[in-house]
Amino acid sequence: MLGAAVSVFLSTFENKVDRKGRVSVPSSFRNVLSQQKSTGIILYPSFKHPCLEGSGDERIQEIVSSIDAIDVFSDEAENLQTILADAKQVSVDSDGRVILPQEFVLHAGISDLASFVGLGKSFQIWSPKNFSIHRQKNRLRAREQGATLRIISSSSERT
Amino acid sequence: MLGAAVSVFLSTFENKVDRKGRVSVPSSFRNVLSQQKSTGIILYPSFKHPCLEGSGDERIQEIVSSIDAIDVFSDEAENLQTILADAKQVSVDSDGRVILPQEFVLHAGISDLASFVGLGKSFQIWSPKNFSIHRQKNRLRAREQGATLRIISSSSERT
DNA sequence: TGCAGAACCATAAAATTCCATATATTCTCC
DNA sequence: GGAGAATATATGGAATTTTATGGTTCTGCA
Repeated sequence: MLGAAVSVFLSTFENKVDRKGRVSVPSSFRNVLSQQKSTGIILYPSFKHPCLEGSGDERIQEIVSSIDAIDVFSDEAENLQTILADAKQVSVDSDGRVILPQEFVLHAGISDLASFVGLGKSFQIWSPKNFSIHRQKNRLRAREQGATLRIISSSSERT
Repeated sequence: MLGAAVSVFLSTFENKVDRKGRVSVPSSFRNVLSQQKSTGIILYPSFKHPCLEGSGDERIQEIVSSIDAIDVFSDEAENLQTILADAKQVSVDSDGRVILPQEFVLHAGISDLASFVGLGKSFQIWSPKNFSIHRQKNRLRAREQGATLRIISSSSERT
């Protein structure tokens, strides 16, 4: 294993989906998960993009807590409850693979390749084609808005 | 080791990239990293230039924290997530080398030589050719604008 | 009985570790 | 101050281990 990698989901990996819907979870992602003591992965369809959101299963606890913390009848609460309703837990087999549920594969437009995209505390799963479009858009915007400058300014107030 | 190394990335070094994409990290840079207790190096393609941005891996924590601090669904958050999605952590082997990922080599137009350029708290990796063009442009502009560098009192941010 | 999911095996490709060497650079003792 | 030893750096190559991935078998359950 790589020397004590940072424990966040990082980088993008494109893996094959076989006939049975199996796909390898990138090994660095598995390391993050095991560090979180996650027994599996929580997946749910994104409502903003044609992709899947994924995380260790502690994330669900956070969502549940969030719901409790806000107005039960608010839109936000309903959004979060929708996540819970749509989410599925998938288990990682001994070879480091998961089976992507059929509905999810459809929602994300995945066929024989899946891109795992690290976003820090969570990750996304895309069809490579959709992702490259999305990525291009984001990079352009990030460039215009000067994303890196923000980081620097926020990091100066370190504790 | 060189005399009493400063703890910032400084100066420019040109090293060879071998067939497997391996390249030695300049030893003075390694010193800075180990002083930061970085187990590896974080690399991501620059938005603005055909080069790679590099830093110790605590930078990732900063980005993740920044994301946490803002609305998860905002453009701003997605900009930062783009960096995470594009970033890779590369480990420094026992001989002080890293492997430059294939996509990164392409983005930076690197073939068999890589220039490590110290920028203080971070550094860049360029193909020597692109870097010399870049430096020339910068010098010209600096002269035209009569660049007076405002030096912020650094005593306030470090003990 | 047939099917979906789980557990097993096998293998090729890729990444990581280990070893060897050449070239500087610093140190030490005379 | 200088010859030679010891150290550090950069670089090339080989050996070993991980990953990703395809296939097969087993098992419970409808």
